[in-house]
Amino acid sequence: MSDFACMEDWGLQAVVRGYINEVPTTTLANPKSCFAPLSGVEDDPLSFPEISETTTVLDELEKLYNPVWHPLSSQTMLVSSISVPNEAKEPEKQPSRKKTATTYKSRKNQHKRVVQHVPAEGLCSDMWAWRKYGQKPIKGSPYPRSYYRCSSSKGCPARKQVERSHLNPEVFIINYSSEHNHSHPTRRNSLAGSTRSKFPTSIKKGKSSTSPATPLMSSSIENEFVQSTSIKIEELEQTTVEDNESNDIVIPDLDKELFPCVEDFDELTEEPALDVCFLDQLLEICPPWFIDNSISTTTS
DNA sequence: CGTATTTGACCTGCGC
DNA sequence: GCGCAGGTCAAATACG
Repeated sequence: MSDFACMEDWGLQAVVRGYINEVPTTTLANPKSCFAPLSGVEDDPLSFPEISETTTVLDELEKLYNPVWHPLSSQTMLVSSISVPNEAKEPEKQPSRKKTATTYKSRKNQHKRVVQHVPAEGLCSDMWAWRKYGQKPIKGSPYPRSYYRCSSSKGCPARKQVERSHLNPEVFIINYSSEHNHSHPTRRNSLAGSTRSKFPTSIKKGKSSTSPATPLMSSSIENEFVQSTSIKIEELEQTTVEDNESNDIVIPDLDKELFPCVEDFDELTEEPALDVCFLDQLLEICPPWFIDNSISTTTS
C-alpha cells in the first residue's frame, strides 16, 4: 500500500468512524447523505471549515445536536470540520533543539484536518497508538490541551490534540493534523509504560504538577482512554476492517485476542464493540468504490 | 532497559 | 518592536 493510500485510509477512517456513530443506519444506505452539510458549508458538503472556524462550528454543532445527542451515550462522535492541508508532508524533525525558521514556519502552516467532538468514551475510538508530547493551558478554557503524536511508526508526522470542551466538560475535542505515513499498526510498539497513566496517579510524582490549568480530570482520563484502550480498539478493528480489506494482516487468534479486548473494553464503555459493529455494517453497505470515490472527492 | 508521561523552556506567528 | 498564545522539544521521571 502506498503512503498516500495509507494516509487517505486514515483520513477516511476518521471521517467514516465519526459518522457511523452518529447517523442512523438507514442513512448509510445513501452514503453521500452522511456528509450532511454543516452550517456555512452548504455549497460543498465535503468542504469543511478551517480550524480557525472550529470554535464557532463546534459551538453551533453542540446546539444543533444537543436535542438528540447525549454526551454520555457511548461512541457518539461528531466530525465537525475538515480542511485540506496545503502540504501533505511535514518536514523532517530537526535533531537539535535549535530549529530552523523553516521548521516552525511550516508548523503553523499545517492545517488541522479533522476535528472530532467526542465524549470521554469516544476517545478510545482511535486505531492509532498516540504518545503524549506536550500539554498546554489554553487561554479562555479552564482545561489544558494535550498534544499527541503517532507512536506507531517513527517519523510519522501525524498529530492529535485533545482538549475538553469548556461548554460541555464531558466532551473532548480532538484535532487531528498531518497524515500517518504508514498503515495501521498491528499492535503497539511496546507496552512498556503504556499503563503508566492510571487515573489519579498523575499526583504521585515527587515534583507536584505545576500545570496552571489542570482541573478535575484534565489529562489522566484522556490518557487512560487514549492510551490504554487504543490498543484494544486497534486489535478489534484489525480483525474487522483490515480483514475485510484483505490487507496483509495476520489474523489474530480471536479467542485470545478479540474476546479479552472486548471484555476490557466493556469495562470502559457501556456498549462495547458498537463501533466495530457499525463499521462492519458500513463495509457491507458501502462497497469499495464508494470508499475510493470518497477519497478522490475529499482530497482533490 | 525500553518506553511513556510530565513539564519547563524554547520557538514561531500574529496582533497591537 | 514587543508581548502573548500556541506548538514542540527534551530532560527528568515513572512504569512494566
